[in-house]
Parts: sequence; structure tokens; C-alpha cells
Amino acid sequence: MGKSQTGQALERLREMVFSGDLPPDSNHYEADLADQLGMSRTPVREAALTMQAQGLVEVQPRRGVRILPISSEDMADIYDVLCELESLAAQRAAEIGYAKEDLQVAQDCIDEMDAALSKQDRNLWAKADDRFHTELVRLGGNKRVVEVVARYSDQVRRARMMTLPLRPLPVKSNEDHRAVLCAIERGDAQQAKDVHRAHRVEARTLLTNLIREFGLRRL
Amino acid sequence: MGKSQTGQALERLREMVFSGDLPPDSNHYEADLADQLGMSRTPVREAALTMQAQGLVEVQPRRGVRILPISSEDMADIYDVLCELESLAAQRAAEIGYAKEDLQVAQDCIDEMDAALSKQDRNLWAKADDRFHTELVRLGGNKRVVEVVARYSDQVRRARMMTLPLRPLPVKSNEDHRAVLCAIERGDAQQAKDVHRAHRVEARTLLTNLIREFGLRRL
DNA sequence: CTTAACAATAACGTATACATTAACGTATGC
DNA sequence: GCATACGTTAATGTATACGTTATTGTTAAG
Repeated sequence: MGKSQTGQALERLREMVFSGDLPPDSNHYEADLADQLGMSRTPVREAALTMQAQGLVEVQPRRGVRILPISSEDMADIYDVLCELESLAAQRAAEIGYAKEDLQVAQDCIDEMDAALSKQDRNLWAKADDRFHTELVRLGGNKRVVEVVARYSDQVRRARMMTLPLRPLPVKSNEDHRAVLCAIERGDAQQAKDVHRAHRVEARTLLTNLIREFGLRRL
Repeated sequence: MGKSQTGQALERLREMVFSGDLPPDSNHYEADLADQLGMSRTPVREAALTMQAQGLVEVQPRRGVRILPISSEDMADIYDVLCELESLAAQRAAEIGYAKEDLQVAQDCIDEMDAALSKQDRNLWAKADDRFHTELVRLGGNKRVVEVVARYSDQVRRARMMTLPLRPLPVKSNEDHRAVLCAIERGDAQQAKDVHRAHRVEARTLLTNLIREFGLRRL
């Protein structure tokens, strides 16, 4: 998919949505996007329809492609889902009983997050955090859970990036990550589940409050 | 979307997938499908790409549109997700504290299921059961949960229909439904969640075993 | 008989042309 | 001045044409 025009359109449009280059709640005509991407309308349209199915945009007649904004309600809904499914993944990962070397990728992510924290580099931290959660879910072994988490992580990606400078340094977050991974390593499924759920509930509260407090619109 | 060619293609192709008219693991050229539907390749292709994003088919160069089959592992994965999210919905519905009249639709579904059972009409029961679960999830008030449940219900729809005649009459199922609705009406969130989770775990076990026992392929 | 190269085929990916249709502005009637 | 009807316009929805490319079958060499 990476080499076809449609694949490239998808990749670049997604990037433009995540970066805020195409701002939330803005509309864009297919022809304009096609010009920007240097291709015809067809691959742009196909990419837009795919992104519509992914819940990132809305394609409406004569209004172009609308970038869907994320409200605090959306954020709450999405984190509810992430909370349930990620904590299930953590539980399952512990039940599977991975060897220490199987958890190396996750461990590396945590180390990177530590390094990012000491440099106070929030962006770097966010990337490693994202990778950690993706890896954790992968370890859970349920492909649909992986799908859903990826999908909704995409939907909140832009909003997370934009609120990143407003957050306190996520020190507590890293302790949680270590605790979850430790529980998985010990095979303590209940603990892994509980700790990760609490971790996600906190993220949910933090983010929804942040949006409300700052009266953020157009996320 | 219902009036455009693309919308019709989507509607009809989905129906053809659910009914088994396009059998699981079969491949279909875009041009052939376009002929069958009496339209050009463009709307068919757009519909196929949308369905690919929904996880119903796979679009591959020179192999046409492949109808994705459901294995027992897929079934287990999907029911894990449904289990978590539907039981969350039941919990939330109970917390919201609906008045009796707000639960009328769900109650009607249960009544229909009872009627279907007494007539031993499995198909009628299945339809009402589907509506009940959809309504339950709607009552939970989380739009993303509604989305995910709808999506995965679609993915297992064909497999459920094909295994329907192999199942015992779902008498126990109806007791569960009544118990969940009763708990929601009383506002007993914990009970609603627990009962519904157990209900879904049973469905998961039943269906995955059924597939394995009968050695069903190509679902 | 097996295998590799090559040519024919056919399905797709993409561009483009055209029909459709909703939105907007203008003009006309009251 | 206001509302309505109509024509213009522009963006989409759809069809179609065509270049690209993987696959298949054939042929020839080993």
C-alpha cells in the first residue's frame, strides 16, 4: 500500500491530520488536496473514504473532506474503550507468561521514556509512550484489540499532541508502566490488569479535565 | 449514502457477504461485481475499500475482493472485545438510571425473543437478540462502544447465522437478558455488568466450541 | 522431465471526462 | 423591502479509457 498513489495519499493525509496541518473542523475539496499531493482526485478520494471508515474525517457532498474534531466527550468515550481493552491486554499478557526477553521491546520503551523525562522532552516521551502501549496490546495476543486500540489512538493522537505542553511531566506514568511490566513478568494477571486500568483511568481524567479547564475547542 | 451508487454498492455487497452469497474466502473481480450490481467499477471499488477498512474484505491486486473468513480464533478474539465493551455498556446504563419507559425497546426485544423461542424460530430469535444487544449498548451512552460493537457484530454475523441451526434453543440466554435489564432498571451497575459479562463469556465458549467441534472451515 | 525466460493476458491503479446536483447570487414580482 | 423562482456555478459522483504490472502459459534449453 505504501507505493501506490492511494497508499501515499492515505499516509500523507493521515500525517496532515495528525500534525494539525489540516486543522480539526476544517473542510477541504478533493481537487485542492489532489493538487497539494500532486496526483489526481481518484487516489485522494479513495484515501478519504478509507479515512472516513477509520473515523478520522467525514466526506460530504459539496463540503469536501471535513477533519473530525475531538470533544471532551469523545475523549472520555475513547479512553473508556482504551481502558477496558488495554487492561484486558495486560491481563492476557500476564496469563500467557512471557519470558523476560519477550518483554525487551516494552522494557526499551520504558527506558526511552525515562531518558526523555530526564531531558524534559515531552515529544520524545509521547512517542515512546505510544510505542509502549502498542507493544503492550500486541503482547495481549488479541488482534481485534490491537486494531481497536490503534484506531482510537489515531483519533486522539492530534489532541494528545496539542495538550502535551499543558501536562505536568508524566513521572507517575512511568512508575505505572514499570509496575505493569513487572506484573506481566511475574505472571500476576490480576495485578497487571488493575494497575493498567488505574493508569488509563488517570489518563482519561487528566485529558478530559485539561480540555475542559482550558476550554479547548477544535481539537 | 443510501441513494448514491457507492451507497447502494456498500449496502448490497454487505448483504451479499452476510448472507453467504459471496462465500467466505472467495475472490471476486471488481468488474464482475460491477456487472452483477449493474454499475461501473468506480462505486464498487469505493465500497470495497470501505468494507476493507471495516474488516469485512481484503482488496488485493489481481486477486480481486476477498471475503474474509472467520476462524475460531477470530471468534474468540471478537467475543473477548464484545464481552468487555458490552458489559461496560450494561454497567453504564445502570449507572445512568433509566426510567422504565426508556427501557421499553429492550423489553420489546426480549418479548420478541420469547415469542420466537416458543415458535422455535431461531432466525427470528437471532434478529431480536441482535437488536437487544445493539439497544443495550446504545443505552450505555458511549458512541465508540456502539461503533466497535456494531463493527464486530458485522464481522461475526455470517458465522452466527450459519451456526444457528447447530445450537441448542437459547432458553438460558433469555433469562440472562431479563436479568440484565432488571439490574439496569434497579440501577444495580455491578450486577448488570457481571451478569452480562457472564452471558457473553458463555456465548464465546459456545460459538468457539461449535466451530471447533464441527470442524467448520470457511465461516 | 524440469526449469527458466519470455510473451500474452487480464485485472488493477489512476487520470480524465462528463453528468449530476446542491448552493449561491440575481432578478423579478409583490 | 422581502421573498421566491430561476439560472449559474462549482464540486461531487460516476463512467470510461489507458498505462502498468502480476500472472499464466508456452517454449526452448539444459
